[in-house]
Parts: sequence; structure tokens; C-alpha cells
Amino acid sequence: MVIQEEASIDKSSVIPIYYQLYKLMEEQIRRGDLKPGEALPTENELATHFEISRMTVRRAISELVSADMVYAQQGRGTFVATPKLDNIIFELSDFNEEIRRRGLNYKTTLLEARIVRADESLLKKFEISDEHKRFLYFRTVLSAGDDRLSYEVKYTIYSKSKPILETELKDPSLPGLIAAHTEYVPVSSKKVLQVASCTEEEALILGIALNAPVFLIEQTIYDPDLRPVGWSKSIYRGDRYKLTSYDGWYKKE
Amino acid sequence: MVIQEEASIDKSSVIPIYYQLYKLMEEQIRRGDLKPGEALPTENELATHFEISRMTVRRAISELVSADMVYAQQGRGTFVATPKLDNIIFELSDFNEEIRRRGLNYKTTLLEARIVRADESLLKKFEISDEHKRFLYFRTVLSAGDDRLSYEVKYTIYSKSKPILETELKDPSLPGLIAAHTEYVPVSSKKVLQVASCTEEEALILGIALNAPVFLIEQTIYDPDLRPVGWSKSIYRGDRYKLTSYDGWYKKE
DNA sequence: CAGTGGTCTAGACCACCAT
DNA sequence: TGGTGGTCTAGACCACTGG
Repeated sequence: MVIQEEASIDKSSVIPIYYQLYKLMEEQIRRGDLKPGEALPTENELATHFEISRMTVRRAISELVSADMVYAQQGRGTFVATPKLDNIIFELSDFNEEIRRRGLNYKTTLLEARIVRADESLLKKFEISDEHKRFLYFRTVLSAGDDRLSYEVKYTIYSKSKPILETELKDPSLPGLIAAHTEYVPVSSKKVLQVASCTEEEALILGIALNAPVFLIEQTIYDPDLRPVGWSKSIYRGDRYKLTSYDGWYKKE
Repeated sequence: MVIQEEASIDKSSVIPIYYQLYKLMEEQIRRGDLKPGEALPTENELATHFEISRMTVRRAISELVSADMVYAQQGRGTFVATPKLDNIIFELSDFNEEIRRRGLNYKTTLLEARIVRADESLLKKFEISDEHKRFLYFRTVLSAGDDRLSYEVKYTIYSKSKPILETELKDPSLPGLIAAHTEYVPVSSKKVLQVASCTEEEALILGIALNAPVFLIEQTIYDPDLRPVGWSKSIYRGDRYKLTSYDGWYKKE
């Protein structure tokens, strides 16, 4: 059953045809003209109806597939998907970046920066056994106004004997430090988020109560061969941070 | 500079050509043959070199773009991207699903299920003013073995007067309840994750210490017109849950 | 078997960028 | 102006599904 009636595609528009068709179908699905499980018109039907090429139709449909609004089955057809609402995808482009957008006068304070020798726990984190390796060690606090928001401890292998620049001291980003002070190229990272009760040290530094709930994020950065080349632990005040997640056919634009 | 030497594309293979080329270029980038900022060969060069159509080349490149390993600039060329390692994208396909994979004998226990009248806080959450609205109310505990892992409170509008089925009592999923007991179609959701100290009630139910750190996730489910049609609050034990996130050019397969 | 989506080709024109 | 990526066409063959 072809579902277009007054549906309009303007072939002479500057807006790409595939995009017009994508938006058209997206609206029909969103409005419920096409319900989950129902089949879309076939690619050839759409191509014929709108007098466009099948490749263009496919491009439009592939956008719907990317948006998880539709799924295709070879030999059967293309169908409206059922929104999955039980996923959890918390996204935050740089936890710290977020603060800069919110708080006006944020500030990074360096508590400590030095070169340290390997100890057992460090060797374990970096999965190496060379006891002579040295590491760059940083402790920083991020604050906005009079409030201290997060506390970070960072380590990276110190293999080039380059001096530590002043700009690095001001706002040392782990990937940046690695690129500057090692011969490794940081290409991937793993983060683990947990909740914790803050320790005495953290309570003092952040100005919160002992055992107050905090976010704890441990990050490991890897080179192309998956060797760990950087490690950090961050404590974020639980009363100042939250993660928000949108799921399903949520409209972004 | 064309970078292929012994590069091989098997046109008669069952593996799609675009996929072979995608993997080929991905490997070159991953190995560092092509470094961040460097230009890929042009689409025409690649098409000529491998004796394939330009559309096939474009398909391969579009895969690299999706993987964030490459970016295209009209009129200039296509370039290797610098891995972004400061994103936080925590993904967990269904928090509960996760448990089922880990713990073997998980179990959902229903503490309470009834129909309640609207009170002020509920009307606010659902952004409505009709005091006569009624709601389905659920309280459940998820456990694995003898350990209780999470505690959930769920509300949904009760508009169809359908009986509550036994299967729903066993493992009431919020989207499922909405589909069954309202005329609304749940299509999108918003979740907010925070850390908290558990209350006395939560401590008793989960068998943990008072004020122990917990994850708190509030979820609101919306219909296509962005009207709230379901709301839930979940408490997850902090000592049993963590969120892991991979970023950059992390290899999935 | 006919019909579906998946892949692929060999062209074409365009907007954009550098020179 | 020439070269780049972005869009589009009108075919083609294939693998898969269903009756």
C-alpha cells in the first residue's frame, strides 16, 4: 500500500532529494501513519512514485535505518521498528567542557606536578615490568567560582625528556600530555564510571562532607597496539553532576 | 600520493568490495601508514587504482566517516581524523539485561502493584492537571541469588481499564505497561543518572548500609507528542554496578 | 517462481575550494 | 580554472524470502 498522497518532492530544490524523502518518511512514521511492524513501500515503488532513482531512495532509507526508525530484511521488505527504550547511552562531550558552558568562571588549579618512579600499582596499571620507567604525575582541581567541582589525578609514561610547558601545567589534558611526552600515539580510551563515598582527602580538597556520594571515573588511554599509555582517576561531586540520556525516536534538531 | 602497494581487492569474493576497501583503509590508518591530518587518496584515484566504481569507493569512505576515523571536506579532500578521547559515552543495553548475562539466577520480585489516584507530585511529573487521572503503580526489586541489586518504582497513566496480567506482574517493563494500559505509544525516553546516598527504606530493601552510595536513575517516557506517559525511579547498588565506556578508534569486533 | 533488498557500474552535473 | 567531494541517474546482477 503506497502511503503518499499529496507527498511532495521538489526536484529542483537545493535540498537533496534523498533528504526530502527521508524527512517525509520520518514524519509519516512519527505521526503514526506507519506503525511499528508495518512495511514501507518497496524501494521500486518509491522510486517510481516520486520519479527518482532507486539509489536515491536507498540513500533516504539508509538514513532511517541509521536513526533506528526502520529495519530492512533482504527478500522481505523494510519495516518500521519498535522504539527501544531500555538502552542507556549517557553521552557527555567532555565532562569538563560541560562545566565551561555552564559555569562562567571555571578554573583549573594545579596541586602538584612531578616526575615519579614506577611503583607496583603503576606498573600494574600500565601492564609493564620495567622498574626504571618514569612517569609524569599531575593532581588538579577544577572549580567554578568558589566551588570546587572535581579532583583529578593523572599519570603518563615519561619517555621523551622534554621539559614540561607552562601551558600544560595550566590545564593538563591526558591525551595532550601523552602526545607531548611519549612517543606513543593515543588513539583509544576506556572509562569506568562508579559511585563512591569520598575519602577524607577528597572531602578536604572538594570541600564536601566525608563519605558524601561522588562519581569516580577511571580512564585508561591506549596506543594503537592497545598498550596503556596514560591513566587517570577523577572524582566528581555528586551534588553537582548528573548525566542525561535521550533514547528512542527522540528528535535531535 | 597513492598509498596502496600490494593492496588487494578480490572482486569475485563474497565479501562486498566496499567492505574490503573499508577494512583496507582502516588498517592503514590504524597502523599509522596514514597519520591524523593526512589526506586520503581522492575518490577518483581510489576508483581508478582498484578498478572499481566511484560510488563503491564512496560507500567505503562513508563507513570510515561513520567510524569517526576520517572526515571529508567538499572541494578539499578527505582526511584522517584525530581521535577524540574526551567524550564520555556510557552505553549499556538495558541495565537489567546486563545482569541476566552476568548473574545466573536473577529474579524480579514484586513488592507492590496497585492503582493510585493522582497526587500533586505525580501531576507535575506527567505535566497534567486532571486530578481524576489514575495511575498504575509498581514497586519491584531485582536480585541475583541472595543479593538484591536494584529497587524500582514505576508509574504509568491508567486509561484503558484492562486487567493487569500476571506476566506483567512478574517483570513489569515500563514501555510494556504503557503500551498495554494506555492509548499512548511510547517512542522516546529521557534518563537522568545521579549519585545519591541511599535512604533508610532503600537500605532495608537492598540490604545495604544507610547512606551507602547508589546510582539513581530517573526515567521519563514520552509519546510522539512529547507528553510524559511513564515515569520511574531506579536505585542501583553502588558496589555492584559500574558503567564502562570505550572511545576513540577502539576496535569493536 | 516472482519480488525483495544488497551490491555495483559508468556515466553526469553540481557546489565548493585552491590557484 | 581544474580538481575535490556531494548528489543523482538508469540500468545491471545477486542473494534471499515467500508462496
